[in-house]
Amino acid sequence: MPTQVAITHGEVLEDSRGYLYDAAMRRAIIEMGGSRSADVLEALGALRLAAKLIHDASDRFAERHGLSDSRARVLTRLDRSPKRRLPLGALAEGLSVAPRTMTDIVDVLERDGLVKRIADPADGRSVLAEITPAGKAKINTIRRDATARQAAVAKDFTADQLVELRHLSLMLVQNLRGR
Amino acid sequence: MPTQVAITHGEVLEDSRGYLYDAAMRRAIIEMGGSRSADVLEALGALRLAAKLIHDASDRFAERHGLSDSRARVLTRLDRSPKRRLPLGALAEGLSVAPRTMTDIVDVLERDGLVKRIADPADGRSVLAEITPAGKAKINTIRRDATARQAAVAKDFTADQLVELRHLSLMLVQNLRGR
DNA sequence: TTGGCATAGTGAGGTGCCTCACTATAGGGA
DNA sequence: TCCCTATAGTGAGGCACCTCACTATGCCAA
Repeated sequence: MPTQVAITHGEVLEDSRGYLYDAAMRRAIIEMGGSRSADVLEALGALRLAAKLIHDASDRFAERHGLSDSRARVLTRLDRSPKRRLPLGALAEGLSVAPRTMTDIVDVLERDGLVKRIADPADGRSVLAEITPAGKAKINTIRRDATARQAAVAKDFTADQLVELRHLSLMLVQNLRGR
Repeated sequence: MPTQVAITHGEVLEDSRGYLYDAAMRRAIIEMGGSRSADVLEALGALRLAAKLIHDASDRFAERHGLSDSRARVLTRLDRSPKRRLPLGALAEGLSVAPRTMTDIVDVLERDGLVKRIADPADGRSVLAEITPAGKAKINTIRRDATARQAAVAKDFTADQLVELRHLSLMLVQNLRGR
């Protein structure tokens, strides 16, 4: 799942007011009349690029421990859950992926001995993923380091900027989920 | 490539200062001492969620025209390029994906008759993807609508908010690319 | 009680994404 | 000229992601 790729393109520059922009992206966005559309596309493009780089970095980190970003997230959720086990459907919802995808992720985790599938005594349709001792050991080994790395990515952000980034992102989430 | 999934979870709420936050995400992030780390994780989580929903929506839209988000982006770049053709490597860099991935994407586009691989007369190693008339027709049919849809996602954003979102995203990009 | 619908998970099949290994061509020295 | 290294693309293999179809179970209403 790693990515190292090293895309050299996409120079990030500063405009006259001190705001960053991506030169290649701006060039790529045809100047459509109002430029309002262009501003939106630039912002969304920047957000998507940031998300991809975050994902790549997270995957590369997890891969050094024999995990992937998704598998690490599943283990984290299981380890934090009271009974150390959750139905696949709940895990899928928590990671915002389709149920079928969680089947694939748990397949790999189970093959690697990090989780075990068990029947749900309360619902015959449901399958619970239960974290194994090996899974617990693995996730505890990397958790602290993983958190520190994530936090370091935003080391030059003020508290207000973090709030603003979250707020603007969730405005988009609302627009995309609503309606 | 579509996604309709309809994740119902992840309620987006407003805090006392009017800033949005995701209740489930906040609950999921263990209160680590300083809470600075928690704030970062919340912001990054929100950004990644927004990016995923944007991608899903884009894919679902493209799928209605027999494309995917990635394939539409490749066609757009080819159609905008002066000679209507670009080497696979340049396309990969433009989309921030590994070269191998572009081979896969062009395979599908070529199978569908939307691009054609041609030898690069100037470099025997290079392979150019050239958009076909069918590819041009396809991308021109959806371009205007696609732009409008993307723009609508941020319809309640002020111009300043768009700039701020771009700026904060690119700060992350710099941190992730630098070093 | 039983039929009918909703829900949980998986098999089949396909794209997007990656790494690693390999081929082939380019290009700069010695 | 001849290597030696760098670059461009692809084959092989593998995970993450999806839709669609199907099974099995749960559940409600008649």
